Amino acid sequence: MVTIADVAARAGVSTSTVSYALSGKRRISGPTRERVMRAVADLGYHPHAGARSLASNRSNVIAVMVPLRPGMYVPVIMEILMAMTTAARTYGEDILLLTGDEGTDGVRRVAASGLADAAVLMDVELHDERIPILRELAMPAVAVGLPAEPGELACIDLDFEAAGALCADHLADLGHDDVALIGVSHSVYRRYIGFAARTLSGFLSRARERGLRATHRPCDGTFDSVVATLARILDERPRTSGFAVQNEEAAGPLTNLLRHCERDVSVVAICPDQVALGCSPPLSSVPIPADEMGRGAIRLAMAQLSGHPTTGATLIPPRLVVRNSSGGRAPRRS
Amino acid sequence: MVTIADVAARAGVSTSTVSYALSGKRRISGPTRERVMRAVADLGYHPHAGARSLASNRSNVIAVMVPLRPGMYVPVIMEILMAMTTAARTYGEDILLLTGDEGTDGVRRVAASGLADAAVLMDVELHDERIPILRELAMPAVAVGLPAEPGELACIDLDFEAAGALCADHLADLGHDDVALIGVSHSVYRRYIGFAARTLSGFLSRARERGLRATHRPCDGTFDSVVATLARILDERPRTSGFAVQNEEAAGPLTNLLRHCERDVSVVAICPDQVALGCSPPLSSVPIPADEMGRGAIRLAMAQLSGHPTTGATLIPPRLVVRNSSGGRAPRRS
DNA sequence: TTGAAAGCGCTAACAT
DNA sequence: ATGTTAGCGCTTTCAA
Repeated sequence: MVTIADVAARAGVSTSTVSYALSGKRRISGPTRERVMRAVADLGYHPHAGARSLASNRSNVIAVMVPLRPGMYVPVIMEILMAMTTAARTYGEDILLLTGDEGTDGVRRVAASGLADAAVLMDVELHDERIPILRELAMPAVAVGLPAEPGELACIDLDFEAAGALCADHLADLGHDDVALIGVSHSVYRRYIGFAARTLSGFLSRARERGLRATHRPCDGTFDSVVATLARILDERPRTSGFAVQNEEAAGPLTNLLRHCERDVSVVAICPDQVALGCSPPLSSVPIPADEMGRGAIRLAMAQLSGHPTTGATLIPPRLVVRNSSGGRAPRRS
Repeated sequence: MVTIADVAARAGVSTSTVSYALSGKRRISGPTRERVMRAVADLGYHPHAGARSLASNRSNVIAVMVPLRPGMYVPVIMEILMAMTTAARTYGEDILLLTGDEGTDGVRRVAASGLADAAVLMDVELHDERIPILRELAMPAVAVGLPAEPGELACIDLDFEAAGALCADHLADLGHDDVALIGVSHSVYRRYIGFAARTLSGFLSRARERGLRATHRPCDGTFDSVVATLARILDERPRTSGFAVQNEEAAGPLTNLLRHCERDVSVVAICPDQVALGCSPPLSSVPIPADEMGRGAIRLAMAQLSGHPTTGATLIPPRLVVRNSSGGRAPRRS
């Protein structure tokens, strides 16, 4: 194994000079720096992670806990996770993966063992059991999603309330008087995951402000469930012509069902671009900014590690992308 | 921070006794062991990961590289990843996540820095550039998926060739004479990912053995693409009545299209249970054993770390689960 | 069955 | 601007 001593010997300097040249924590003269870097490259030196963490009390690892609760749309979780991993590397950090089934012990363990020096929690619930632990450990932490009472805890999420309002506005602008929000499954609403409720609240209040008649139905992802949900909405409110859908599984089937509809119908989805583009016609949508959420979470974590924390909720403003599914006479083929 | 010295002091023993009591590498008398464990619990001791890795040359971390290539079905990747993470914990190991964009350097880096002591590569291609690096680094490694020439490299995957054959057999048993395999997108076949080609080969040769007329079409996941693919098959071979589908995105749309079909049609899918069950009717299928693949990959890695390696390909035998989509007169509602 | 102590490779405080 | 060196907390060899 190549050690810092090998590098020092080859560069004709002391080990501390090598250390400082690499960390930049001390000014090193140009020529010396150069010789060190050459030696590093020639020998293919990589500092030993364990030794570094022991000496510096920093592991350069961020733990990410992914509980993967049922009803979540996995590709988005994965995209956020990958965005975090890539973003972390730009800070010289790596990502350690924790599952939900280790529970709160997982966070405790990586904190106490110095395996990680910050934690990111995904899929946080309104009253998440992991959050009190975080405060108790006093470890830098970031939540992806909003708990009921963020307090000092750094959180990041799409502003789903604004997203719901944006959808209501869009449908109102198109002239629809009766609108409906087709949401996620009942179990997700019940599990006290904030985003579904926030979207609903934003959608309903903006619809009311705009003078629309609005309704709402939860929906499983299955084809049969979409059929039933749609039938029920059209049965109860036959004049419904504007649809917002926040359910990745339901978007495709819903679009296909509405294509056979003779009336002027608009659909706007809150979903990843990939889903909106996979429908036929491509759906107008408020995209889930997975990349931005991942990068943002790491930025918030790094800020805490460098002593300049941003506390409380960071809400990403929603954007509306108009495609072919909305326009007063739609959906239809492009 | 609680150190091993604190534990030793409280238990009234030496630090080495604590170390041995915890690692089990030396026989410790019952009473002593007990006192140590009590002290550990009382103090909430967690060994410092960096110190341990420095002293023992083992990080207890397995690096998993997830390139996330386009066309892959993300939920399966995620399920394998989570299964690995859970399985790793049963060996006292953690999972470090690497993305594809760090390329081969990522593996080199974690190996050289002692950050991880084994690597798992997901989404391996037939001629994967990461594989030569592995041999050169002589680091324990496992591939999920089969490269063209496994050699000594430990690999694990579903036996897709057998899965394809199983589908052909099933359709033949049901009495279909003209069968078609609807596969993944053209780009995936071209990118030299083995599983698609292996399924195809298994399907076609078994179909031939059984005296069936068989055809094959790649397909994107989009609704429009499914429509076009199906139309083309039925145009070229109007008597086609048995369908195998290896494309998670296409299974739902395909099923819906075939429901309107008056003829006796059967569908069997190679896909995760979640997809098969989300269709209407639920599809007969050969499930992707994501959990088994994840657990198996970790088992193979641990075997190498403990000096009892299994080299070469480990192929998981496929199972056929018969549901409502196949039976000579299907698909129809249950 | 247990203890003492020498490192593992690095960082950072203290020197020069 | 650079060098010297004392640990960081643990594992493991050598002794008893």
